[in-house]
Amino acid sequence: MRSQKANNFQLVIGLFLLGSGASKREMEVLAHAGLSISYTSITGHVKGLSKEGMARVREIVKTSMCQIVWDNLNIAFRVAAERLKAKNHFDNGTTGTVIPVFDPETGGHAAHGTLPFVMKPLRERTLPVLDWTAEDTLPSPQSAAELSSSCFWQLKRLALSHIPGVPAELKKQFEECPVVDQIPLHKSEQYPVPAMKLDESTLEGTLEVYITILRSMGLDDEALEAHGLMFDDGDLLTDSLKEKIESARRNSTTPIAGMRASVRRLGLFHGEMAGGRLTVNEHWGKPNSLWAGGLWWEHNKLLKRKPITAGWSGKKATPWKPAHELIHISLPAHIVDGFRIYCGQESLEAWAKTATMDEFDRVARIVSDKLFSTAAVEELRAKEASDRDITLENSILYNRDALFYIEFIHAIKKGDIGRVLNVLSIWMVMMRTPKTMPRYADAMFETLVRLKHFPPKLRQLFLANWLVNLTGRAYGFKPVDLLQEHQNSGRRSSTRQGHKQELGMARDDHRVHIHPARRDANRADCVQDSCIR
DNA sequence: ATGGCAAATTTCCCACAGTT
DNA sequence: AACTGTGGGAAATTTGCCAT
Repeated sequence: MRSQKANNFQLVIGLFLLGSGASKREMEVLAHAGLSISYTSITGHVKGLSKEGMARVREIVKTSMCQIVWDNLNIAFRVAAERLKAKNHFDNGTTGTVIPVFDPETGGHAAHGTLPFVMKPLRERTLPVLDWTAEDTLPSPQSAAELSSSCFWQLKRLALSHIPGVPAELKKQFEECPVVDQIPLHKSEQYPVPAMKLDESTLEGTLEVYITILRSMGLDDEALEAHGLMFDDGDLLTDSLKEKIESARRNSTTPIAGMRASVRRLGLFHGEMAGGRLTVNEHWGKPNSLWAGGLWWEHNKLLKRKPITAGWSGKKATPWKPAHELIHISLPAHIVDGFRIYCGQESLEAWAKTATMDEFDRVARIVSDKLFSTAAVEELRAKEASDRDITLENSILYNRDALFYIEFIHAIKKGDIGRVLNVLSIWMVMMRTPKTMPRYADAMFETLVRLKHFPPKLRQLFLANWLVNLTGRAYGFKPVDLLQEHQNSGRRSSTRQGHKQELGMARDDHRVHIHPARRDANRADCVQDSCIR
């Protein structure tokens, strides 16, 4: 009844089992029941798929332009009873992804050789030379105007979706955010490269990773030169390591070893995290301070969340995820309250039920001017010291800054890279603050200045491929470096004992890690056994 | 009915952490 | 102290399909 050949269904189940960390014996039981193919076949298929994927990459890179991204992957292996040869340890490796470059002009892949090496100026000095003028140190008037109008739109968007009683009709009338530089909707392809047991966190490691990825793409020096420039995203550390290699090997004549093809690009997910930390740290406030910060640390307590340490003086970096959520919860509340104050009626809900779009716009403008603008703060600060309301000033500054963050996140999802740039250019100034931020300020400044001097085609492709869209749906864009992080979390969760081989990592010992879910399942097995007996 | 072939499955081993 | 279970991989065996 069961067929060894017509086993598509069983194959899918088998791949699912492997992906969700089922144990070998579980897979075998299901294989015997006819629900899955055997364990050996599953691993065989995975290898086959991986081979197929790499073969496809090698094909594509011959005709299309590709970009690469890689990220460090650490998996913790825990041992309950440590022995001489069995310790708790981390396995450090690096995973990477190849992505064909999207060309907005054609709507398809950018052709191989579109960006010849000559488009990237030769490195002539040890230190990077940036051709900048005073006007590069501030956002341009146009950029500032665009940012203001986007932020005003965000304010209205949040108000519409959070104020109780807003009629559905009014929500429908609300138009999309003004477009600055939208990446056309498209579906990005991605091809993972085999995991490397290499640590990318050193100069040597970065170079090794780079060379390994290019080799697995089937590129040698000649082929790379024919391919032309290649974007590679990374965090600040990776970026600075690549920059150092470019400097140290500036006289190298071989494209791969001299990193001639590399066009460094600061990963926007890392920019997002820096921006979130910037906002929360700056407005966190101090417990028992005379003046509360705009983002009261008490908000976190109010929400009954796990206490976090934030603020510039913290020993550890502010955890990004809770910070991100906190802004998304707290800012809409500030906005709703702003409308409550300025709607001119006793009940905000009653006002909202009858408000027209014009009326809504009118109040939004007042809220924005009074509670979300630098001008409002300056007006308050001009008062006599005794009349000043520092708490209100702090709240307004928080409102303004948090809106930048919301705008950044929204622009990324939308795929409007022009709006992303506008936030970057204001953050470039704002991040000139304590701790690790000045390095982000520098990186953003460098990126913006480099972009300005790129040849038009290089600039266009750089921007249009800074974000990817795996689903091809509206609001489905995400930063390239986030894609890589997501890949890693997938690998981490499907990692089991012995599975290090699949990550391409050396198998130095057996039996080191049990997936938490597995442990529970095993326990459940035991209970069942004793019941049968 | 048979052989050839490839795919799928089964069997076996490793060797020690983990459990009772 | 006795016993169990672990994933990968090689080798052996079985199964399924096709052509003759």
